[in-house]
Amino acid sequence: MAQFSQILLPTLRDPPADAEAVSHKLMVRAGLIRQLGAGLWTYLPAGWRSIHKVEAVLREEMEAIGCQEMLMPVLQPAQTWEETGRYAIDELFKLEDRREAPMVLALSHEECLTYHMAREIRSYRDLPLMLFHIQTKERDEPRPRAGVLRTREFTMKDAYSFDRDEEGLARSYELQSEAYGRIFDRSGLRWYRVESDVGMMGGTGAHEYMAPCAAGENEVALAPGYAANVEIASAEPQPVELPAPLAAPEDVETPGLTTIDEVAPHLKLPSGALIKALPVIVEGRGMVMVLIRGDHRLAEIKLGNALGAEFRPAASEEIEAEIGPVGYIGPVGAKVPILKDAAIAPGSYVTGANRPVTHLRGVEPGRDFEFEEVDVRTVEAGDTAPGGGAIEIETAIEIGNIFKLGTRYTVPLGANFLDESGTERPIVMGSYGIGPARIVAASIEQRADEQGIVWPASIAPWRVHLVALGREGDAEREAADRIYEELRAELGADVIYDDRDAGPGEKLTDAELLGCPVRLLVGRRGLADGIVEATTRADGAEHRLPLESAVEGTLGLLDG
RNA sequence: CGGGGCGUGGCGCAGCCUGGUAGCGCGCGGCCUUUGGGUGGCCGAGGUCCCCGGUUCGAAUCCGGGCGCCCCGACCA
Repeated sequence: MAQFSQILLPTLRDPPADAEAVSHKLMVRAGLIRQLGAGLWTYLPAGWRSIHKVEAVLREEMEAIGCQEMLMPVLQPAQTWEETGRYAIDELFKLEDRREAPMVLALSHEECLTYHMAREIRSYRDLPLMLFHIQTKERDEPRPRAGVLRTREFTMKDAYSFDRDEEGLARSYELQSEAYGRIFDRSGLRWYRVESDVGMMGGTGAHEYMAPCAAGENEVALAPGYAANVEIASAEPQPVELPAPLAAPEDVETPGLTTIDEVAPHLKLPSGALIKALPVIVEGRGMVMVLIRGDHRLAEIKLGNALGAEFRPAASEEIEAEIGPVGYIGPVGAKVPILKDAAIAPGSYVTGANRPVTHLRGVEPGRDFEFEEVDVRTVEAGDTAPGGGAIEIETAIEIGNIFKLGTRYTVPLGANFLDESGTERPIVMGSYGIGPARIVAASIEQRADEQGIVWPASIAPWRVHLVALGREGDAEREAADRIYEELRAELGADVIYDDRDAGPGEKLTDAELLGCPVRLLVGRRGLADGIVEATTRADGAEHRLPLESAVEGTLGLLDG
């Protein structure tokens, strides 16, 4: 039953004052969700219907590639998490049961499933295998935000593949990747698959699926044939005009000028003609000086990957002790290893002199200091991508990701199999996640207009929104009652019927807010002509459907 | 974790500075009106003013502590 007068569908004229993101405002206004606490949201019936629609797509596409559904607990013993080293993660909720045994709330299910596979898989004959479930995840996020976009509890479709070797993993990964493309296409999203960092999941390779929209928390670098998270993107920099070379570095007095933005204008040079020196303390290695072109920003994840170790910015006292006065440091004469970003082309630059109030001009990498070259800067719009195209940067929501985990979990948890020769080997694993709530939110972010949500038919809470003008007992209501019954016979629960004794403005405004793909309007005017008026939400096109074939006409609009 | 903001009927807000009867709009209930874009009128219900403590004859208002929520940054499988 979906008669507006009978169901819980609390639409609001105004969004909550603290909502910023479009999807946050509209999901609350349209009566899809309500908040319980920071990062904790209740799905009301309409919102839950959309989530279910997404889940149906996920199930179909997973099953289509031979990935089997199962279910694992959220509450888990801490043991396996200690064994994989993930017990230390701050986002992991930790608790004790009544016997004071350490427990966790799962933020992902690698540990649990690998634990089982360690016991169930014995032979190469048991492989490959792909499994998934749709289950609640708990993550103590430092900062939940934007409604349903970043929450502390959410459901996730997480799939896992188990293979005997890297080639097998590559096949499973490709199957999942293709399924992901179909899932996001069916969900009506504009999306990109981008190269990404492996992050806390660990492993040997990863991609993220990104839906561009204003509320996104990620930035993706895009060019024809190229797509990467800016955290790890690489590109050719835009050239910078450098001053004429000098025979040797010369001192320049720069009293009180310690930043690129202060020094560059003073010397009438572009900031790219300066070199920024960033001293960092590398775990187990001590201080290293990273050099970045003055107009560039450090990409911390790229640096971490280049170093292969944890690092932190050096403190002022450490810099003063090992190199020179803060604000005036540079590579020339510095007694620490130097990593030079590849975007610093050969030429003549300005750097700090490692002496008070002094910079050096005419510094040439190689001639005036030794270095190791790395790629650790953040790419910028206009840079040249590997394929030759110009980079554009877009903000995006991460709607899914796929990881080549390799043996990251199977080795610590002892998930092995015997190959044909009787040799015991670790299973090679992949994991593949999608957040249904983010698909819903991203769809709203990308498609909504001034009036409200614009659902694709695949994930709309209802595909048809039938509006009867007039009130109980009126002719239009009786006609609409009949159409509603016929539609239910065809579409089942996929039609909502606004049978309220409310004014036309209220009903039509709510229909636009809720954004179902097809709106049928039964009013006195249309009835006089023997028609109902159908409007498709996405393009606003109106169709006059003869009363006697209104249902057939509606089905036609849904197919088209 | 750093910075900023906010907590007053269901929602959005005013009142606080300068202490004394808690107010407005929307929504909600009843009656009437209206039914092709949130109609109009009359009547009415509904509030521990986030919590604890202090000052005071008296605290939504002043002081102290705490909690919660939002935004920016850091962080983010």
